[in-house]
Amino acid sequence: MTHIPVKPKRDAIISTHTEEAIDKLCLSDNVCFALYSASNALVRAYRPLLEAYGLTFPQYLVMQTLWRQNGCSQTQLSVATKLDMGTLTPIVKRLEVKGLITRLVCVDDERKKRVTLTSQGEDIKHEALALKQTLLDKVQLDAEALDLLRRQCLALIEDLQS
Amino acid sequence: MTHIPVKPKRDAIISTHTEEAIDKLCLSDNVCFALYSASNALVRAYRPLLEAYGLTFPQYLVMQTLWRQNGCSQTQLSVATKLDMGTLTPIVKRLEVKGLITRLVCVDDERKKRVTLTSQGEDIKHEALALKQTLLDKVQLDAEALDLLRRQCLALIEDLQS
DNA sequence: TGCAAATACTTTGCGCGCAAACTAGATGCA
DNA sequence: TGCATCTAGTTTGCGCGCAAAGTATTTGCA
Repeated sequence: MTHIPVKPKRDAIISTHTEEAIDKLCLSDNVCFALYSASNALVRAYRPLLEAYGLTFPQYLVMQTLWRQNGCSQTQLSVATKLDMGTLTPIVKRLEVKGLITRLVCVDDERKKRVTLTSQGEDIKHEALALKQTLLDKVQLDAEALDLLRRQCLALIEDLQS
Repeated sequence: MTHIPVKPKRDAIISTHTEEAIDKLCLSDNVCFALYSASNALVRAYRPLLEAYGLTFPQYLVMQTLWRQNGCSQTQLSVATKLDMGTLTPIVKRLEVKGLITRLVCVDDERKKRVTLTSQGEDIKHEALALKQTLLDKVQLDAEALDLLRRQCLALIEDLQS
């Protein structure tokens, strides 16, 4: 049951894997892994930048949507951010607690919630949007490569959801 | 406090946003959003396929690493999957509960855990690896485009973590 | 008009992803 | 040898991401 090496000399078991072996071990030859990992890296890189505004990355996506079109319904936010309602509801609630938005029941259809920026939510718009460039400045890829990457991702989303 | 429209006719407030407006509303002109959203779509698309093996996508990444190099330490798994230890520990524990791996304290360094496939974990290797192709078959992008996408993601990860 | 079906949103449960704080064992060097 | 430092892994807390089930309102049509 227990693992017993013949010669228990230092690091005999695990560290026989050399640097190259660890490189080979990495899943970097895998598109899915690369994409998944890049997305994690992106959110991680945004974190310290968004911290100044008390936002998480998904919250930032919702704010970006509202900066484009204030007064959306939650369903519209869900479509725009490609996040489902079960994810969106608590995100929007947290933005309300932070005082960046308000949620009012829509008068003409009481099922709908109209999400509106507060003045505080409006105020951070330009500064917060500038963070996108701050982050992209760290990246070596040029505008064209980034645009290709963007379009490939959108194409992939399209293909995967069918 | 409450929102009162002048003429409360049907859908007067929200549905004035037309189809085009919703399209414009979408954040698809944003690389970061596209990447983030593609990663979510990927995990979503994998879910029903992996369900047959009782695996989640991150669990699948760990299994792929072990199929390449059985007997890794958790730190090596962490490097290979680019997931931090706090994320990895519970994932590996769940794989152990499912009976796909075992975790043994390493004899020559009792801080390390040697993660080893069970025969059941070995058994599903080829079938489970074939899922990658099943998923890629849904995608229109050709091998070359996918490889470019992969390399761009890896480059991005590199840039973002500095 | 009445009532089944659709729509908008909420809640619950579970598994990440990660920072931060913690435990325990190994290492290095004074 | 003694002890500070490092390293491997665990735990906690919080915010997603989403399926599934639930609530309330609106719609469509018999």
